[in-house]
Amino acid sequence: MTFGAELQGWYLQHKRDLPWRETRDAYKIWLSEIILQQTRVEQGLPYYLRFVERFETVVDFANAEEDDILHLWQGLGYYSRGRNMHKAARIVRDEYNGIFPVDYKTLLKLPGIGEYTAAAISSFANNEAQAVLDGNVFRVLSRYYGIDTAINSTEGKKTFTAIAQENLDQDHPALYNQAIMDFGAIHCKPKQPLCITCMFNTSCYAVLQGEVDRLPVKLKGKASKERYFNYFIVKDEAQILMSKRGEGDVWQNLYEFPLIESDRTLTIPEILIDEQFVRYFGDKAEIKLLQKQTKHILSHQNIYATFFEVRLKGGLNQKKSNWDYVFLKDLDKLAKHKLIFTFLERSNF
DNA sequence: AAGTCGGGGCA
DNA sequence: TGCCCAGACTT
Repeated sequence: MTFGAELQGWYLQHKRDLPWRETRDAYKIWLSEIILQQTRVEQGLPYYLRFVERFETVVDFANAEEDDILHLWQGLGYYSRGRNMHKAARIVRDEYNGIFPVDYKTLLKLPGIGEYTAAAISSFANNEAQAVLDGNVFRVLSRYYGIDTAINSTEGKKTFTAIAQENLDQDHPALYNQAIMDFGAIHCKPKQPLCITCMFNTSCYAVLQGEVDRLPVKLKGKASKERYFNYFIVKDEAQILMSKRGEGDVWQNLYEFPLIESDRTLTIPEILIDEQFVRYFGDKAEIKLLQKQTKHILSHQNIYATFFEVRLKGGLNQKKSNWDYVFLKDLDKLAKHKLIFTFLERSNF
């Protein structure tokens, strides 16, 4: 049996039942694929169900506001996916007559759709012969063929793309793609892969050479940065001051409290004479610690966040353009990042 | 070619 | 802790 035939045989016996496998609607497949980028199936599944429930078609999706999309996306991370989906949906609505494209080349032009996602949608929705190459496929091919070129290097991507495409079952692209990904996720796992019961354990290079734990090879990235966020809760009657984050940093377009970033932990006396603090709140404001410093870990930065309540003496000294007073009862409607909504859950707002 | 963008699960 | 997850985009 060929490599692809073995995989498909395994898949028919072991495949997971997932809702986006029940449809050939390119819109729903697109939803699932974007949600699942760098995201485990168990984590993305509830989001997928909420999105298809809320937006039945890509035109419904396009007619929503970006804030609505980000609000539904809240907590899933990598929020540019949500922003790009909104742009892509409007392109499909306005330039493709609301018909979601299914061919690889057209899909690749849409924002948020790269080579993997274009291959996934075009094969699943239209059986186009494009091989997917995601983390699972990298791992399976790397181990089976014993390729130790780094999977996150330019050369590695080129090499693995070629091998993936050579192995694709041209007659059953959708089935083959699903099979190799599920095999990587369930059987040829990163840690403790099931080599003992694997149908490839007499042909897999990594098993034969005892290199399963060494493959695939990946280049290490840069070390994480340390950042210190001082958040300020400013209430006025039934309202609270909120700020929308801008471009060029994490959590773009999400809401949070007014923030002063520092390069180290600040004490309350230090904050009270901080230049930015005085500019925002004046030199007579008082502050009280609401939540002591907590560590929030992102892929490439560690954020140490502290929350303070501010008592203004006579209104805001300076109001930034991205600041707005929001009624507490409307706070749920804003799209917020994890640091903020966890704080809100813990406190009594 | 390297850096940036989240959040969670697991050993 | 470090690594990984149905990657894409920017610099």
